[in-house]
Amino acid sequence: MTATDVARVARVSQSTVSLVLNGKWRGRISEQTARRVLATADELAYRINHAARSLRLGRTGTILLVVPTIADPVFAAVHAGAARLGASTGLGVVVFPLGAEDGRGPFPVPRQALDGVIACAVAASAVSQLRIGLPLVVLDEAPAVGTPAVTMDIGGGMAKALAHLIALGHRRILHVRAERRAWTFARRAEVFDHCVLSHPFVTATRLRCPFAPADLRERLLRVLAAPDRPTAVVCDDDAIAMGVYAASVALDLTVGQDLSVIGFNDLPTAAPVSPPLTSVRLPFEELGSLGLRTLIGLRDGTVGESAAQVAELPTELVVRQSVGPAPSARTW
Amino acid sequence: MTATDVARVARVSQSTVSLVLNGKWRGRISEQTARRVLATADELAYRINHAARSLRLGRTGTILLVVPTIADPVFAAVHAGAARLGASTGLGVVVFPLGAEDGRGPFPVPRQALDGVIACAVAASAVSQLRIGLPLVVLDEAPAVGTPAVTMDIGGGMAKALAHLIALGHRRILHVRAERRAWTFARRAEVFDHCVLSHPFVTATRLRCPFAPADLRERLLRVLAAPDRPTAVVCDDDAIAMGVYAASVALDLTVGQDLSVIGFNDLPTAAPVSPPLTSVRLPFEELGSLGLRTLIGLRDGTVGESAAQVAELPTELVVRQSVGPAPSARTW
DNA sequence: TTGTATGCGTTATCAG
DNA sequence: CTGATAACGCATACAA
Repeated sequence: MTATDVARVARVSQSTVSLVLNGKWRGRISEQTARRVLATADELAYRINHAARSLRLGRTGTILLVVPTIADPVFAAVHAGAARLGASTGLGVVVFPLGAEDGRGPFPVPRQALDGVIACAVAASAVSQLRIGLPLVVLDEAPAVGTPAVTMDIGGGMAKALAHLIALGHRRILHVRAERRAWTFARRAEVFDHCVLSHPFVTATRLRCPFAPADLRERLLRVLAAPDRPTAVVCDDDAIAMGVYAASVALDLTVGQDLSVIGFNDLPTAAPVSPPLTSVRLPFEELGSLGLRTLIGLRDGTVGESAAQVAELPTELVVRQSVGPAPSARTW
Repeated sequence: MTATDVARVARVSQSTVSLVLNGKWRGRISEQTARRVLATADELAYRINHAARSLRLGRTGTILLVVPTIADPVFAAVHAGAARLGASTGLGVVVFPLGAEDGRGPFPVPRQALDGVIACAVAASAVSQLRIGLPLVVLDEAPAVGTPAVTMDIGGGMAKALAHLIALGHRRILHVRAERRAWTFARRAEVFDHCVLSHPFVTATRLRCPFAPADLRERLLRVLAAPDRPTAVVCDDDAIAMGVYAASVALDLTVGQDLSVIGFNDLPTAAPVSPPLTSVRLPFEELGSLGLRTLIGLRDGTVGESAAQVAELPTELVVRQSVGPAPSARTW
């Protein structure tokens, strides 16, 4: 069971076992001895004791990724990015969902055997509960002083989306906002409002909707059936955009002609739809990997905690066929 | 930093510090000393070393829940159930998404500092990679010999759904199957086929669809527009049922009258729709908590591993307004 | 009421 | 090439 047991059975010292099992025996242990040790370990079904190893090494090789919820492809992408980088560094990335979407606590966050914590889209109030003496990086949140953070250029994405619509002649624009309280959505709203203000000829409509957009339908139908209905919609999330697609079908509006639709996220896992959705691509995988990279820098002292680095990843408007010129001439 | 440091500063022994910090000092340490220790620990910002504690105690207090993906409310519910029970037992439940939905490996599953592993909806081939000398419980999968498992009565649920439809006069029934390769979906298909065979007067149609049902639309429209179209649909998942709702709108079919729809899962997080969806309720939270309970029993030796206990949770058909009597008289 | 001593299983240093 | 030996930080039995 333990390395000592293996040593006794293989008739070597325990340090020899350690050397062999860690692959550090070349030139120090004879091939024959090494083989005997390996065989014995296998025979006894030896499993390393990670607690002992961590105690000795001073690190555990595990990072905790804290997210609001697990039922969202966004966080799957963030984890994938972090896990990919972690795999090449010998770090495992494990996920803990807070379960409460806007992050009021307290939460039974596991504190065990961690090398660091990455908090993604976790409200500042909950982040404070994650300060448990471990390196901490915050993703996709309003950067707080003293904590390294990685964000995405949400504002720039929204600005590009609106500029695209306005350039195509759209003057009545609807913003369907996620009801979830999070920095990323607040930022979309803020920049939408700001952009609209600087274009006085644009009429803006705002609609709040629960994240699963089924209930949205009625309200959407009402807004889109009006005579001076919006000719374009910006949605906080691609899933919401799917709700708009559904409403368009019901109203017999052709997306891309009668109604232009832009989403947010553009995750590759999104189902292909017709017409293909124009969307602001948010680099969630990079967010995850850069987050982990920052955390590693923090641990190794490459990045000073006091420096409170804040990185911002660029976003991009991916233009597809769900947006077309405004049907303004006919409507006005 | 360490308990020894605290002891030195507080001018007590390290064992006193340990006693006080673990709340085991009543009647052994004077109140005054205890207060001094607490104050010193606070002052020095003492953080326990979990690796050392785990080594000493022989357990870590962390359970790993392995799931195919994190982008699914189903696994959020399973985690919630396990985490709730864990919280009352001092166990933290942490999630690792395999990232490949049908579980081909190998995966960088973190092996560190774990007391046990729960594999939920993980293919048998991948489960074998999780046998790392730790207690293991399998959820929502075909039970393998020698491994305790908890499943849900998927077959019974499907049978009840079909019986309900048949009793209401439906004779042409469509089963929209998830394209994901998993035991739970295979079981639905198996029982659907079996039930249909035992009712020769029922005509069955089968449709496979990707999990995000957008692409499903065309195929659904074709099937539901035919003159001898199905009058009822059973969907492998409530999300798929939403796709059927959308198609119904496009075809001007009223759900619950022209077309009856039954889903699977009935998660409380699902958005309210109109008409409310009849669905086979799958008890995911209980699955998670019973899974953890089984794991704890395994660890404490209450449950023998050789016993290979298999528990099956009951399922229930929740009848709502999306199902009505077959419009057969008019259609035939 | 408090302190001393021990060992958990590992890695790493150093002497043979 | 191999084996003693010393930490790592903690919890606890036992001595004082």
